[in-house]
Amino acid sequence: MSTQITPETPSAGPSLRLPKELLQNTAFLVARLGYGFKVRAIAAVEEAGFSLYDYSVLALLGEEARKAQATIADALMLDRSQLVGILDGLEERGLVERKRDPNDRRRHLVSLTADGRQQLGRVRAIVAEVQDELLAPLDAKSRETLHGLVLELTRHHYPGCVGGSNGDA
Amino acid sequence: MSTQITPETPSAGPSLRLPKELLQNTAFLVARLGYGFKVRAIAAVEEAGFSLYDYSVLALLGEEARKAQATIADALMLDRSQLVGILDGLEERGLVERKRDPNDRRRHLVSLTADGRQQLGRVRAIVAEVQDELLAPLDAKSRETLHGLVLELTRHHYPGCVGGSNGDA
DNA sequence: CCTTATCGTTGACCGGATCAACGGTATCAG
DNA sequence: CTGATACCGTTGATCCGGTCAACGATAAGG
Repeated sequence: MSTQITPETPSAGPSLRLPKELLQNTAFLVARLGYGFKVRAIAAVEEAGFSLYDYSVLALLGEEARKAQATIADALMLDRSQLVGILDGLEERGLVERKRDPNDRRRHLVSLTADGRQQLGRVRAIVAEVQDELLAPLDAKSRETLHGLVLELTRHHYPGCVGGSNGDA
Repeated sequence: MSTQITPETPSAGPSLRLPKELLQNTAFLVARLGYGFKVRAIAAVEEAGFSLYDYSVLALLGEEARKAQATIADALMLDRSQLVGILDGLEERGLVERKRDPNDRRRHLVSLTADGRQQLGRVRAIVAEVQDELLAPLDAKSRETLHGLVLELTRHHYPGCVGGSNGDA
């Protein structure tokens, strides 16, 4: 409703030309595509009643069962105070559980509930669909190439985020 | 006493694993890389006294001499009210000129000054350098491949933004 | 002439991100 | 054991940028 930035606005005038200077800039194109994807993903996921933060938290917990909030916040580059609200929402809906760590009673160990895991599946599917939409004009081979290149860049700029071994799809 | 407070330096790698689910998502990686690039570009450009908006406006005017503000705002996907402040800043520094359109006295025709064109060169170099930094781990061949793929995606999702011919570097 | 629409501009509004401060807890020195 | 210090999650205040509504000036059309 509020976001009219959607690129699917009908038959936009061809006078929207950007400077060639920017279109020749790979990084700019990457940023723009990434932003467009984010906008679409937000819209799609929100339609199912979630935020992208919700999704990333669920996805993180989907792999490593119990994590302290500080760990989650760090991994997702969130402020700890932000995470509180996100977890509150998820907990109220019964998708995650907060339990005090018996070893360190300051910590809250967060984990997925059964329902949470199921919902994760739903959101996962939505996000996958949006991704597919983004990559629509590319065939399987090209997609693999793109993923490889992008992964290499990620490895270089965010070492440690991606395991040294494969990240292949 | 020990200052072990760990700020998340965007350049230095936080060794915090993200969900594989996200790392396998090409679109997510693209978004993340794009965001990282944006952050770096903002920092680098700001150091020279500009914002990314400044740069994009200058770049746009660098190609098509005189444009009305509404046209600029549309091309850059900005709110017209936002553009006002940006142009105010540029005009105060003598980098752009606002002149009333004699054909339609509601419009302001914006154009680069000589100084503005020169400054554009400076900022251009800075942005190019940041881009090079982003693409550092890729050789020339891979960069070309990446650019081609990304350009294809852009063509598909933002038709009209890029001219029909090949925008190869 | 009067009405309606567009342009650039201003100012108010809103949401999200950032930061400081708090109670509760762990750790360590003495 | 006691006290000092640091960390955890939480709350609330603050700040900032983008969005939106309203305005004067101008244009176009009946």
